[in-house]
Amino acid sequence: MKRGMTIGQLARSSAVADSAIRYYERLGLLLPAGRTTGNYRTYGPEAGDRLAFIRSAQAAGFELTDIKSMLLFQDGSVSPCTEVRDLVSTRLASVRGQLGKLRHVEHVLLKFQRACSGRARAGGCPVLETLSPPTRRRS
Amino acid sequence: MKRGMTIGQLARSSAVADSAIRYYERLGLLLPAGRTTGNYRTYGPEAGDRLAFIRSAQAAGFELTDIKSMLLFQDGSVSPCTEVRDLVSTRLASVRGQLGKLRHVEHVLLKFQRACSGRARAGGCPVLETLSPPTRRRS
DNA sequence: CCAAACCTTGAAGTCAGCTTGAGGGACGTG
DNA sequence: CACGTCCCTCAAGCTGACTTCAAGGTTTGG
Repeated sequence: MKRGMTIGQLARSSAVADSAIRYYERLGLLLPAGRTTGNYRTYGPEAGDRLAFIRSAQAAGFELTDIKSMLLFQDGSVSPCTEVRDLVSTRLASVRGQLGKLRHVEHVLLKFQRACSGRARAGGCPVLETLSPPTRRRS
Repeated sequence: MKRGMTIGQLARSSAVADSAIRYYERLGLLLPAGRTTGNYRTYGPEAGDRLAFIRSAQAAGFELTDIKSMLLFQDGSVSPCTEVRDLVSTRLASVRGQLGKLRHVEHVLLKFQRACSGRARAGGCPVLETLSPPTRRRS
């Protein structure tokens, strides 16, 4: 007993595509799975946990390389908090950079929406006008 | 007179790589440039405006395909405000989706940072623990 | 016993927005 | 004329996270 899941069962139970699971294994995020006599991968329930970890970490904005490092730390049962802390602050900085840009973008788009709404406009589209650089004075 | 710029001059004056300019031309965002007898592209100042438009629109979160549409509208001197408005709201929705995700990510990372800071921890790294799913009870 | 459903591998394709490379003309200066 | 710098085209490569494909082998239900 304790036969373990096939990759398809794991895929369904964890909502991670089987192709993605094999991909993670290739990348080294998952340890090589056990095999049946027919060369099928078998997984115990901890495999689901690992996938959950990966998905959480992705949801936290980490890239797979970062996640791999974290999993290695975890596996090694050493806890190099310093390294993880570095990963966290690097990621936080990058996320904040993106947030800043996106917030700006949101404002710009809102302006467009306001400019564009209301009565049908006589002249050109205000959005296009806003995006165009100020008209050069022909010298 | 009015010789026009080479692609290198345009690249420098607009801070857009020459390879990117050629790429935009291939994609149809820039009309085919004029050519010298030696087959060099020549650009008038309006080319810089167009590049500025592209960069602004990119900064507003639009993809090159959207930008191409807008430029076509502009070129056609028709102003299909409706279409542009659709582009704007689609883009706004997508930007807001990304913003929501990123804000969540920021919070998560901040929690990590707080959990990780302070005194050296005895046990495992709190970040790794947070990312791990709750320990399964072995049944 | 056979077909359907599942699994295996490795290689290649996808998306966006470019960049880089190879192999070659064109232009300006000494 | 030679040299260096600029330009040309076309094709391929890059990043990240996967998916898809081809060509099989395995397992399960009837």
